[in-house]
Parts: sequence; C-alpha cells; structure tokens
Amino acid sequence: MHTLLQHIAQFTTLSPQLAEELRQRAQHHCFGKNELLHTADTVCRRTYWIQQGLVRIYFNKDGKIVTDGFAAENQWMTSAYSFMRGVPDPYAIAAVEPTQAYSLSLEDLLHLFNQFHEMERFGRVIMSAQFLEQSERLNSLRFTSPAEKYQHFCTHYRPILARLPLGMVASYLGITPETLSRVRAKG
Amino acid sequence: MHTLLQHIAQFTTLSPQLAEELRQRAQHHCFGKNELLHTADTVCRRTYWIQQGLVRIYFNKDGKIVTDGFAAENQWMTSAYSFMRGVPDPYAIAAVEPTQAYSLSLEDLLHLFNQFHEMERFGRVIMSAQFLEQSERLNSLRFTSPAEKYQHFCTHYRPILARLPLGMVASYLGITPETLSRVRAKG
DNA sequence: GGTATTTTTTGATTGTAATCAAGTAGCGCC
DNA sequence: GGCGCTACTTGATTACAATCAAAAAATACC
Repeated sequence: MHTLLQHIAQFTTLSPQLAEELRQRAQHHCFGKNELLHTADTVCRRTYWIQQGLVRIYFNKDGKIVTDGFAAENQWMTSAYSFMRGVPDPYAIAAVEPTQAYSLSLEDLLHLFNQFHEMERFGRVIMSAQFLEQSERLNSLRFTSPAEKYQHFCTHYRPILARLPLGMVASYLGITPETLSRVRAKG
Repeated sequence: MHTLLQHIAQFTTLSPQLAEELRQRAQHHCFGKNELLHTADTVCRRTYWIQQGLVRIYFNKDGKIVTDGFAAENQWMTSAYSFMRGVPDPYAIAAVEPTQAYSLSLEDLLHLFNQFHEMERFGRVIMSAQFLEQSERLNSLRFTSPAEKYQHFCTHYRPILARLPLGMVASYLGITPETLSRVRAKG
C-alpha cells in the first residue's frame, strides 16, 4: 500500500488523513496471467493502480482482438468511459503477466475528491497528464508510418516491449502483425 | 463575463469569492477574422474561452496546413502542451470568424486552483471531459473510413460545419480535400 | 462589375499497407 | 521429449486513399 501512497505523494501533498482514507478504501488484488480485471459489456466499477505486473485493455472488433492500451508498474488502468459515466462499453481488461494492483471505486474517488482538496488536485494533475499522453499517441497514429510508430513505441515503452507478444503491439499501433513483422525485419 | 461564470457554474459550485477573482483575472479579447490568438513556436501563455465566434488550432506539416481542432461558443482553446508545460510548440491558433473570448494565464489558473477547491474541481472535470472527447476522436481516426469520419463530424459538429471551409474539415479528419469532396458527392 | 485568388470538384495514376495464404518457429503442457 | 497450439514470418495480390493534374465554382478585392 505504501507504494500507492508514494505514487500519489509525487503529485500532491498527502496528508495523514488522506493517507488513512486511502488505506481504508483501496482494495488489493492479485491476478493470474490472462485473468480479467474487467469484463466487456459490463460497467467498469473500479480503477486499478498497478503495483507489480502488466495489464492490457482491448476489445473485439469484427472478431479480432484490438489492444487499446497497456499499464505496468505505477500506472493506472480502467475502462475510462465506462468507469466515469457508469455505462457498459466493449472494453475488457486482462493481466498479461501475474499482476498485483490496488483499486478504487468511483464512489471512493468522488468521496475523496469532495473531502480533500489535495486529492482533487491529484485527480486534475493525473487527468491532465493522461490527456497530454493521449495527444501524443493521437499524433503518432495520425502522422507517422508503421516504421515510425514502431520506433516510437520502442523508445517510449522499452520497459514493457519484451514482455508483450508482438500481435498486441501491432494492434496497439494500428497496424497488422504482418506489417510489424516486416518493419522489424528491415530496421 | 457573466457568460464565462455561467459556464463554470455548470461544472462546479461558484462562490462569490471565486466569481470575483475570475472577474479580476480574466482578460477580454476581440479577434478579427484570421487574426492569431497564438503564434507557432512561441509559448502559449493563455487559455481562451470562446464567448462568440470560432477559432482553429493548426500547424505546418511539410508546407501544408493541418488543422488539429476547433473551438466555438462555450468551448476552451489553447495549445495544451505548450500552455501546460511552458514550452514552445508548433501549433498556432487563429480566428476563423470574428471572435470574442476571455482568457486566463497558467499563473491565474494555478492561483485559482490553490485558492479554491471548487476551481480545482472545475479543472479536473473539464480535463476529464476533454480526455473522453479525445478518446472518441482517436477511435474515429483509427477505425473508421473517410465516409464514416465525415458522418461523425456532421453529427457531432453540425453547428460549426457550415462555418468552416472544407479543407479545414478534411485535414481535421485526417483525409485529403479530394477524398472529402468525393465522400460528400456520394452521400 | 470585373479580375484575381482561393476553394472545391473531377479525373488518372500511384504507393502503401491490408488481406489472403502458407509455412516456420517457439512454447506450454502432458 | 514429443504433441499441439499460438506466435511470428514470408510471399503474392488487392483495395483504398494519396498524389498529381487541371478545370470549375465561389469569394475577395479593387
């Protein structure tokens, strides 16, 4: 638990009261390889902070699995739209490796946001960071060739590259496994 | 000014003190058609709330102008990365129509976030909404055909469609003007 | 009102990555 | 250690939108 508190303390002041509330509310989880953190077409009730391990979010597009994102140590993962708006969506989340995580429900978060200005700060800062990260990804998808996409992935996701099957990387990059294979053969 | 305050009050409680601080800090602007709100390769120092009119953000890619986004009445516009991180970036912002806007600097915002929990709430809620909107755009860019992209634009941006040259719409959608023209000819 | 410029349309060709189709290698599991 | 499955590679073909090119329409400007 102290690792989650450390993470939060990087972005906001963490009062003893807030730390205590977080300790009470956060749930700890262990997931085996391929175990689901969240099932498609259900409401995603929790947001997960990955302490150890690696997870992915994906959905089924015309019978093919499309990976939409990854989260490893010290990162957050949830099905954002479903979680924030309380509606089902097509995404599922699964552990790529055995994973340990803490989670909070939306109710927990909203309570903490209400109770603690500093937690509201944390929420704002994290959302801003996610927004900027997503902008960069959008630009990469929009303007770069498959080779550049792969290069970008290698430099920005080096720590997890070796832990992922290439098919997942390909669909995350918006290219086919065949194209990724050819890109790698050349580089 | 009261329109900006109304906008903020939609997302958070607006105390008289916060309203007063906003009145003191927000600057009012009038921009003529094609006038720049922000110049490329400089630090974007302000975020603009559009009271009346229409603006676009764009950059120069290999000699071609690529439109990256629009903001009309009741929407915010800034060059996000530059504004938040205080570094230059290649984006410029220009008025598509004569435009009236209010603006806040990062210093203003950070002061207000510090001073007022309710303003920090507003920041978090707006960033969350922007994040979800961007996710939807990312999915549209990634998975849909030019015709579907245009359809999506028509349904989600109807109020501004008629106010924009098609070339701007095309580059926003990540397709060429020729392709957009052909899509429109068919539908 | 007429000229100049920009925007939009239409047509022909090309390039790139997707698709289709095998085949090979790697790995988990008994 | 061998079987069976999944992951990855390689090759041939196709589809789609980009590019190149030019004409037509709309708009701005004197």
